[in-house]
Amino acid sequence: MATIYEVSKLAGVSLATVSRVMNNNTNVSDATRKKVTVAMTQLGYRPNSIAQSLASNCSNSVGLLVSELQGPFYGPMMSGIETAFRKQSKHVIIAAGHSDEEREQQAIEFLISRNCDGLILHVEAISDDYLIELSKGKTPFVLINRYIRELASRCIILNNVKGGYLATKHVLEQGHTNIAYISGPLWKQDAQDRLAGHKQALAEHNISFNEQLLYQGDFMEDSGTAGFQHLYNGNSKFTALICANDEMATGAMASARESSLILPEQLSIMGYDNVFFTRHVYPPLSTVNYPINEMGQMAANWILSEVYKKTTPALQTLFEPELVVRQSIITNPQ
Amino acid sequence: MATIYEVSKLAGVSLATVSRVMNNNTNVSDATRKKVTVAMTQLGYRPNSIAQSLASNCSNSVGLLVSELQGPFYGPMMSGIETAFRKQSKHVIIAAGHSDEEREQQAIEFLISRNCDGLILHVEAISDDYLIELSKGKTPFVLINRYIRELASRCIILNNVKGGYLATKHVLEQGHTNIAYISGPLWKQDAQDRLAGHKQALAEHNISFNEQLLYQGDFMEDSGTAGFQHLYNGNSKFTALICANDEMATGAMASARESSLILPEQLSIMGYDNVFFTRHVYPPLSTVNYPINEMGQMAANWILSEVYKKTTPALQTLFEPELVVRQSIITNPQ
DNA sequence: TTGAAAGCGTTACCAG
DNA sequence: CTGGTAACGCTTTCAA
Repeated sequence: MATIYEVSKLAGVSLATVSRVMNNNTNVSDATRKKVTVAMTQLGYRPNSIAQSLASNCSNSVGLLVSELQGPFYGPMMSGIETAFRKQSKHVIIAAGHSDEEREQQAIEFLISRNCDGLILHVEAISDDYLIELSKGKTPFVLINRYIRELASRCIILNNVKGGYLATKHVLEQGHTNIAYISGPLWKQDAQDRLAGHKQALAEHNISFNEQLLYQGDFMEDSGTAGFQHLYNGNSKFTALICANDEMATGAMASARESSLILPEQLSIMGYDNVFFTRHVYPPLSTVNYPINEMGQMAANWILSEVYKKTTPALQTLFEPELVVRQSIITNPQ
Repeated sequence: MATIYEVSKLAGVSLATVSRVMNNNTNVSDATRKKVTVAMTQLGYRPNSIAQSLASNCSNSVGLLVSELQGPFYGPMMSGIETAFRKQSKHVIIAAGHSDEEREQQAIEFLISRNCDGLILHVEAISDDYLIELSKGKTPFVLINRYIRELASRCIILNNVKGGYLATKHVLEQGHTNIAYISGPLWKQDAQDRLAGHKQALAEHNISFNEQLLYQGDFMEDSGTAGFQHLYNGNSKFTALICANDEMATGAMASARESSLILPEQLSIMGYDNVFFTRHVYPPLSTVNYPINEMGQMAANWILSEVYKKTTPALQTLFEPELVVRQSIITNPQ
């Protein structure tokens, strides 16, 4: 592999000059620039990015921490991020935190030890305090789907209260009055917010919230099936079930079907996230769109702007959910 | 950030010695090793991985190129790979090739320019010749789901002929004799192989292959719906439809339902890949399992073994598919 | 506009 | 077992 030294020799200029043309430094005469580029192509020169990093103290790499590499939610997010960065020749190093505090912490340290210039974090288990502490360190980061007041400007979030509200409002408008709800784990802000939106819509329609119709899940499919069973065997009847995400809705659907319910005729079900497979389940699931791909891109832009000082489209921190109506909700026959 | 130099000063030893204890070089007395480790923790020393890379000519990073970051197929693959590497403190840089020749090539060059020690490639559009040429370069790589004779030992593949055979055999055993088939793009080896397996099973049951019942898709959902329409409007009737992957099967199901067919009663459908959402579609899709997570891990092991000279479980290059029976196939009433 | 030279933080070779 | 020192390939002052 040719080095900058060989290029400089062939071109008959100094190392510094070669470096200058590489970095598009304007202070190079056209003549010498030409000599250098010719020498570069002649030697098939490729800069060694490791050496560049060491000398410039900039690794051009950004760390991306997600809960799972698999799963329908993270795919579009990673995709938005990778696309945005590759255009700028930054590379992304990925790690998975598996919603576990210790593993999330390890992953962050791993990424930092790899000299990432910035981090994009989708973390769930790690504490606010840890992140606030981390923000005092030298590696900048953005948070996706997590709001911490002290770090507000770097929190890219969805208006989950509104999303919860939209979902329930839609169900109410179809005439349902007995509505069950499977929430996410309520120590998580997003789960709380979605539930809050639910209650708000209920209140607006003068329907009192029935604790009996609430089940706390964990955003995973199995808790959807467990939740349905629990609610179905309870004392309060319901004609519609709202789940705080699509995975749980899927689990609930499977479970409902096992209990011989006909969907959607005997039970309307609503999801949240608009994960790609929701149009494939049967009946196609009505849900709330979470523009995670765009939010991923925004996170990338944040890094591009704050860390690399690139000009990007205006940064936006709060995103709005949208109702997606498909066929899993029917109007209540009363 | 403390450097190795400060550690050496505090410990009262030379740089070389500090380096030795970091790299677990045995030639260090317990006493000095102790002094050094104490100094390290005292300073909160963290080695600079960039400098290590430059000096050792090893970046400890491996490049991973997939077609899409999203989509149900690649998630489990990436997951298997990331897990295997992080255990060994190697990091993975991801890139997406989008099944496009130029973008795949760019991605490979990008990864190489990032000094990856090795590459894991899931490429579709790039030519055999390019890869053979690439194999002469200095960056080692493994291929997933692609077989090139000249590169056989680094091709991690599924026995697709057998998978195709298994799928069709199952359908035949349920008494179907008029079986339609939506293939992948036939310039791809895996699509060819799956179809070959299909034909083989047919032959074994003395059923002649009917060209009228074949539609060439492109492995994407829409071609499943297009394929179903085409076949359904054709002259040959069929009671079962086999698709060369799950996405197309899903598209076909939706389309069949739009044509008012009742599934699975009026049409049995079979998929391929056993992508995670297949159990969520309705009726739950019978399919063929593609152990992509394990194959990803194996690719990681290949790199670990060949590039980093680690000892790993025995390398395996050919994986076997398995039939997954769910409820989308019924026995043919005849 | 250009060149010389001092880093960047390690590793690895060669002596001792 | 330990220390000295030359790389590794580039960026970035500082002078000219």
